[in-house]
This record gives sequence, structure tokens and C-alpha cells, in this order.
Amino acid sequence: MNIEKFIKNKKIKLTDARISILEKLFAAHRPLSYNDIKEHISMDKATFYRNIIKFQEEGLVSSFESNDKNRYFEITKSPHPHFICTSCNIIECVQEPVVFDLDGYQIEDIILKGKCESCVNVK
Amino acid sequence: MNIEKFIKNKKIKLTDARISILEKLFAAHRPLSYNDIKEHISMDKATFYRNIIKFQEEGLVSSFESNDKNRYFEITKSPHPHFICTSCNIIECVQEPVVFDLDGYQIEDIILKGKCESCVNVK
DNA sequence: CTCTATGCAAAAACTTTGCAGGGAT
DNA sequence: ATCCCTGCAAAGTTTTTGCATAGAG
Repeated sequence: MNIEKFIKNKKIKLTDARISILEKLFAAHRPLSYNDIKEHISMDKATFYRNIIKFQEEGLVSSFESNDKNRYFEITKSPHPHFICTSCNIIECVQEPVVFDLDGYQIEDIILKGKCESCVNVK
Repeated sequence: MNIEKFIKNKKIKLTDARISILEKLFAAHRPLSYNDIKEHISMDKATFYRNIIKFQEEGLVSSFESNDKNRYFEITKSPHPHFICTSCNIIECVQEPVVFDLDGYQIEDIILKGKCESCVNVK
């Protein structure tokens, strides 16, 4: 993915910090928290969070809260459910499309919580 | 609801603090955060959170994180989805039962995020 | 050149922990 | 009488803000 092209036409400047955040999010195939990537990026946390805010304003990035007190970020894709394991806290993107029909409500994200395959048999 | 009966057989003592937390959660028909009820209970926040941990260990109370950085608590009922509005942060219990069938996974909670009826038309 | 982005440090918001005294069984 | 529970204060976590400097367009 070409980050430069991805950011083009958005009203934000192209900086090294922004490129490295977006590259990490593109490379991961699951949502990441600041903790997940802080070892692999060099910017200050203030820069990270300020850029995430910009990305979200532009609709490039989406986020949600997990059980582990971290906020998780991913490149905005067509809406898909997320599964959070309440034992090991792993987060997975669910591929099966889900249709919901709540009258008058507009669904933007679906989060499923429970036990993943590895944890369901452990107790 | 009789709190004394509710707590009986659980390995925790019946105290004023615990009774008042559980009464508030029973009376509300939606999940509550510490912020929601701190004006109406007299205990210290440490006591509140420690008791919530006990309740969760006993399976009496369930919780999840919202967008507003608060954790929300409710009496454990038969699993039902929650709707969180990404505009006004209101949380509602969804009555329509939802069936999910993810092979090998055990679903415990479903959180839907989006725009509620009031916010969907505002932009 | 101008306006936005960055780093550092401090603050903010929510939750947890240590400790000494009080209370339920 | 014995543990468990409580309040207070302090510490811990994650995210945000203020301010002066650096950098993109």
C-alpha cells in the first residue's frame, strides 16, 4: 500500500511519524494499540495520539476499546465484527459478514466478546 | 429484588456498601458506570471497585468498556446485546435476541456501536 | 514564509493498591 | 476472635494538553 497515495487529498501533511503509524496499521491484520507498536515506532506518545485523532477525523482509522484498558486502532475497512477474548484478550477480525437490522439505528461496528478457540477448552 | 437472597450462597459478606451497589444496578435498566452512581452512593471509590471485582468473580455482575473511557456494570442477565452510540455515548440494552454462530468460539457478549435514533439524523 | 507537526513534561481521567482501623459472622 | 471489609491517600495506566522548537508545503 502506498501511504503517500492513501493520505493524498486529505487535509493533513505527510510526515515520517504519520507514515510509520499507517504502515504499521496496514501491515497488521488485526487492530493494534499504542502498546502494541510503541517499541517499533520512534515518535513520542503525544505525537502518536494526536495523529490518530487526525486520522480518525479524516476517516482513515477506526478504533474501539477493549477489556484490557487499551484502545485499538485499525485502518478503516468495510465494517466487520471484532472478536475479543475475555481470557487472553486477543483481538481478531471476524470475516463472516453480519447483517443487523435495528430499526432506526445505524450500526458502525460490532464487537463480540467471549472465549476464543484456545481458551474455550481451558476453563 | 431481595439483595440478601441474591448474595446468599456466594462466598462474600453482606455489607451496606454491597447492598447499595446492587440495589442501584438492579434499579437501573441499563449498565451504569461509577460516574453514573457515585452521587447516589456513599462509599469510597476503592470500596466500590473492590466490590465490583468481587461481584464479577461471583458472576453476579458483568462489565464492558465504552467509548467514553468508563467501564459499565450491570447485573448479569441472560446474554443480550448492548448498543453504544458513538455520538452521544448513550448505552442501551438491545431486546431483540441475536444469534451468532462462530465455530469453536463461545460468545458471551455482543456490543453494537453506531448512531442511535436521535443522533442518526443529526450528522 | 506560514502554518502545522513534534517532543517533552505536566496534567487529566479512571482504576488499583497499601495500610490501619472497623465490622460481619 | 477471626478474617474480611472499609476509608483515605498515594500510586498506576492510558490518553490529553501546553508550550517552545522544528519541519512540510
